[in-house]
Amino acid sequence: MGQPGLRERKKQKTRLALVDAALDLFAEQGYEATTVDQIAAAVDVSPRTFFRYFATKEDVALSLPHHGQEVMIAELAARPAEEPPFTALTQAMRALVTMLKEGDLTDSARFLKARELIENTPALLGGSVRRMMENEQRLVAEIARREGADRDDLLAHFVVALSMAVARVGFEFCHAEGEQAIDSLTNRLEATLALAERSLRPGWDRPADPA
Amino acid sequence: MGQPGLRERKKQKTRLALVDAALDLFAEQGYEATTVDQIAAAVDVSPRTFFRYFATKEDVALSLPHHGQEVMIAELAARPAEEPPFTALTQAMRALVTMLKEGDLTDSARFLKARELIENTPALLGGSVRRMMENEQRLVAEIARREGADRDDLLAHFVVALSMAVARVGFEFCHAEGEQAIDSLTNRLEATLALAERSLRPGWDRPADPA
DNA sequence: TAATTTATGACAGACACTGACAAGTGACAA
DNA sequence: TTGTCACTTGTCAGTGTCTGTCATAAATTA
Repeated sequence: MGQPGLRERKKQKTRLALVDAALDLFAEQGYEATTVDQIAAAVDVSPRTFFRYFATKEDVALSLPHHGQEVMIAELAARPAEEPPFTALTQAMRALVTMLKEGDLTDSARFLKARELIENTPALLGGSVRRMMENEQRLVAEIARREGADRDDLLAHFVVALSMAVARVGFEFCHAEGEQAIDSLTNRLEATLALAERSLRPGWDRPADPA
Repeated sequence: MGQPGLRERKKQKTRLALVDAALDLFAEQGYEATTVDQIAAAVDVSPRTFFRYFATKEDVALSLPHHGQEVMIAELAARPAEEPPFTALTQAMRALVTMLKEGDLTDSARFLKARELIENTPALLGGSVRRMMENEQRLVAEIARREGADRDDLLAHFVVALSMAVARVGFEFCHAEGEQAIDSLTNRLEATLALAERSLRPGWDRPADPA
């Protein structure tokens, strides 16, 4: 339970170094303009090794937000079963920003840096949303399970798709630096959640009562 | 105002031939497994020429749905100004399927073929969604203009994001052949729209009355 | 028919990504 | 400590996407 071993530590170090170098280079010269050769050179590693850590150049840019989504899925699974679907999903979103707030400041800075980059790079935005949609399938499955519904239940699809829409708008980049950036993100997310709450009928995320 | 000229006609013909050949090959061997060399060879054209018609291999697969989105944007601009935003957006969606229903049967068949392909190919799904998001910016701008709001108005973003969520669920591929496919698509879209209507509070897509 | 656009093909090259093999490095037991 | 084993890395060769460039052929216009 102590150290993960030298080999493992080295790997984590290289991985993080690659992410940092990539994010820096992307910010400097843009995503498309930087080659993986450059990233590898910055970390003093062969290009081949880069692809042993990340399947694609896109992956290194999306790695942090992708981790965020994993957190959200785990969080959803931990929500109490009686909680309505939409509530459970929004609570999972909140858990993500809470984690950012409580975690290391450099970690959250990296996360926000990646988010800004993604938003300003069409190619990355596409990849990012594609991953969201892959996760969407998992979320739908989880919601359907919780509600005892079918995997292709229209309501489950709708609830999740709507939640993802909220997440997309709520996590859009806010121009602010340092700690304020996270507060700014929190504010925007809460404002969006409030807007959603105000727009939706109570109980909309559960099957209509045929009374 | 008569013929568009021989040169232009030839170009349209080549373009359509490329789309058809590509869609066929993709369906046969999968998207990634087919090379642009193969597509070019099938139309008896140099690979370089392929890239004069389509910027990327992805583009040839996305070309039809992309055209559909252009139609939707044009349709939105034509909606009456007093119509609430969400209504205008959903009407624009309906206009798209109406166009498919009334148009040439081979055209709609091609469209549905492309949609099925995209849904079953993660890489294409990513590209497809990226384009949707680019269009989303245009839709937000149009909605904001109609409502006399700011381009970064939260409500405008929310309305459009939510509409796109509905569109995504509503346009998901339905397994049916020939004319039934379009009816099946219509049914699913209408069911999703009804679900949305049922879930949202009346007047949600306009600023709250501070009464 | 001659002059001017415009589409195309042929070629070379950059870059993302992959498979295969050899060499270096940490893990672990004798 | 040493030797073996597993794992990580670098090198090299190759495929496929996509781009710039230039010469040729075809269509348009005069």
